Amino acid sequence: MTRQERRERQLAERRQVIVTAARELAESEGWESVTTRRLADRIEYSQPVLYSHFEGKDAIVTAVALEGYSELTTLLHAARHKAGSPESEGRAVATAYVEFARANPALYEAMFVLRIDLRFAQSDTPAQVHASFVELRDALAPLAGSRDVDTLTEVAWSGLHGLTTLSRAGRLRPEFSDQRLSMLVDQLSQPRT
Amino acid sequence: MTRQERRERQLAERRQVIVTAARELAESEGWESVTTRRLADRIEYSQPVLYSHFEGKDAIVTAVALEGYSELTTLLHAARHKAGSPESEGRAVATAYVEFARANPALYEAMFVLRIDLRFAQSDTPAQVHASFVELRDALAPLAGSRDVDTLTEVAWSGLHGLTTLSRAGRLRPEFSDQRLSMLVDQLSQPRT
DNA sequence: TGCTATTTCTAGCGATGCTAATTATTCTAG
DNA sequence: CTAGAATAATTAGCATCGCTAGAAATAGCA
Repeated sequence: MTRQERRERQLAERRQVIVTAARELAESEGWESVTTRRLADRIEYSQPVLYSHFEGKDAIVTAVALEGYSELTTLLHAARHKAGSPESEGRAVATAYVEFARANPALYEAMFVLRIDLRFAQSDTPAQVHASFVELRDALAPLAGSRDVDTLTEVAWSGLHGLTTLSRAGRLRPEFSDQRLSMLVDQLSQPRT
Repeated sequence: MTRQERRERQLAERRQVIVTAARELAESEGWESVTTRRLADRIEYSQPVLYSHFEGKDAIVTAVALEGYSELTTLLHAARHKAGSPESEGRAVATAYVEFARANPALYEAMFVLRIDLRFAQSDTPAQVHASFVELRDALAPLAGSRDVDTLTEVAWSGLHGLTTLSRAGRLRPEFSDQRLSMLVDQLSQPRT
C-alpha cells in the first residue's frame, strides 16, 4: 500500500500549499484579493482542484486561522517562559499577543474577524483554539487572586482583542498604543480583594 | 425656489429610506443579504437610483454606521444621567454599551467591523463618532484618578468592544457575560495610585 | 402644446464562488 | 507491452455580485 500512502502524502502536501498560498496572498494584498482564481493560479492548478481539498473558500480561510492559533499558542508559551516573575508574565504574554496581531494582520483577521465557524468554550472547539486559551490562562492564573481564572482570562482576551481591532480600524490614537497596553495590564493585574 | 426646495427634501427623504431599508434588511437577514438589487427592490426603485444618492454600497453601510453612532451617543448619555453616583455611572454606561450591541448586531457590525472609512481620534473623524467617544469619556472621567482620561477611555472602549465581538463570534462562554462585564468595570474603576 | 432638461430604467460588463461535463492521466489486467 | 477501467484535472459555464453606459420616460418651461 505504499502506492496509496505516497498519494495521500502528496495530497496533504498540496493541501498545505493551498493554505500557505492563501495566507501569503492575504498577508501581502489583503483577503479581498484572495479569490479562488488567483489562488488556483498561484498553486499552478485549476480552480476545481481547490474544491477537492476544501469544501469551499471559507474552509480555506478556516484552515489558515487554525494555523494561526497554533502559532499564537507557541508564541504565548515562549513569552511566558522567558518572563521571570508572575507579574512580568502577564505583561510579556499581553505584549506577545498584540505584536503577533500586528505582525500578521491578515492571519489575525482570519482567526477573529472573518468567519464564525469556530466556537470557543464549547465541546466542538478545535484543539488549536483551545490551546491558545489555555496558554493565556496559565499566564494569568498566578495573578487571579480570588477572581475566577476563566473569567479573568476571557476579560483579558477581550481587552487585547479590542485594542487590536479598534487600533487597526483607526479608532484609537496610534502613538498611545503602549500606554493603553500598560494600563490594561496594570488594571487587570490588581486582584480584587 | 420652493420648487427646488421640495425636490431637495424629497431626495433627502429617499436617501433616508435607503439607509433605513439597508439597516432593516441587514438586521433581519445579515449584511451578506444586503445586495444592491435587493435594496433597490425594497425601496421600489431600480438599482442605479442608489448610486445617485451614494457613491457605492460602502457609502450606504457607512451611512448606517453613522446613524448607529448617533443612537449610541444618545443611549450612553441617558444611561449616565440616570445613574446616581460616579461609580454607578461607569457600570451603567458599560451595560448600555453591550446591550446596544446585543440589540442591534448588524448595526454594530457596520459601526465597528465592516468598513474602515472612519477614523477616530483624528481631525477627519465624523462628529457622530467623536460624540460617542466623548460621552464615554465623560462617564469615566470621575473614575480616572491620576490616570489619563483619554487613555482610560480607549482602554475601556476596547474592553467593551472585545467582549462584544468575541462573544458574538462564540469565543466566550455565553452564560458568563454578566460576570465578565462586572469584572471589567470593577478592574477599570480602581484608580492606580 | 412642443421643446428641453432631468430623472429613471433597461441592459450589460467584468468579476466572484462554485460545478457539470469533458479531456487527460494513471493504474490494472491480460 | 498494450488495451480498458478508474482516477485526476481541465475547460466551460451558471448564477450572482457591484457598478455603469445608453435608452426611455417624466417633468419643467416657453
